Amino acid sequence: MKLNRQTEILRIIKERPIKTHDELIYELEKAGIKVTQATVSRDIKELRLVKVPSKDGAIYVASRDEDEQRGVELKNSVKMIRRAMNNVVVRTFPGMAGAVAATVDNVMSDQILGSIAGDDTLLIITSDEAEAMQVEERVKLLFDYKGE
Amino acid sequence: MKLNRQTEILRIIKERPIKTHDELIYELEKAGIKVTQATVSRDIKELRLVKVPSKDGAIYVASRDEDEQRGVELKNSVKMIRRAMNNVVVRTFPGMAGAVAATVDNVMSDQILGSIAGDDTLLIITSDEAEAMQVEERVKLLFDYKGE
DNA sequence: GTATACTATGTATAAATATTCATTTTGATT
DNA sequence: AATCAAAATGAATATTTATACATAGTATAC
Repeated sequence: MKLNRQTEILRIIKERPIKTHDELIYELEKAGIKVTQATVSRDIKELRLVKVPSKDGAIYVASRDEDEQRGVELKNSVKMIRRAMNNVVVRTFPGMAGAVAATVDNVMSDQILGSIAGDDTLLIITSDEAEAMQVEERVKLLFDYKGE
Repeated sequence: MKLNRQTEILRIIKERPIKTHDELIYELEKAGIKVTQATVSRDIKELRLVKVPSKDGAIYVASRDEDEQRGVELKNSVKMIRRAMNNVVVRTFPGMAGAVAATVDNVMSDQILGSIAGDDTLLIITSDEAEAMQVEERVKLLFDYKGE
């Protein structure tokens, strides 16, 4: 499944320096996902990953895409992310829930039914448990969540 | 000579969407600079340009430095920037004031006494009017503010 | 159910980019 | 100026990435 794979790709490039599609294919395979270079190429395009050059080799990183960037900027606002049934609950530092909610709505509109933000708590509602798990994963990645 | 050429490359990619080395070679030639693809490849590496993919084609852009990057990324969150006495007021789209405040705090901590963010409004307090004017300018630049 | 469209994927290949190696240019030192 | 070292560059090539085309899967409408 595409979404799983792309989520995995985001995780991988965060974990270790990936220089080529082939390296990514190899890492995906270790995670039990087997695809060809063509598919990885398409995934990279869709995820808008960029290859940042440096003295020794270039590596793929998530593009400082507006929305992604917002997430990274807000990472210090997020305290905790948890899931229950089809819900994902995000606890933030006081006053930041609204900004986090705006970002989540924007980035994951396709996967969520809606979200409600208070002052320091954000509730995200998805269609089912599977979806919620995915969203939880994405939110964690987006906000660079280290907990658990 | 290398410096001229690389400066020209930065100018070119800012002016128009460059998708390939060959396109860049062509533009450089129009500017009276003749080089091969190998050299352009090396220049791109040294300048740390990145190729950002999208639905139709990928283009080269300068990977900007961290702080600038932050501001530019949040530019779409900022609606209005104004000043009164020693205060600068920034109006944002709903929920984004906190994120903008975090960036301003981070980048201009030396010039501001403090900032208070609501949901869509950010108040920046400086020591005096002169300082506020400076900060207003910096904020406008940082968030690529086009108004007024 | 079947037909129709749309999406995802693999294979093969084209296109684009990076690098090796040889050569030239540039700069510093004497 | 002559010499040496380092940097820059081009030509050829290797490597990497993107895509055209064919096929399979998935959903939707009838």
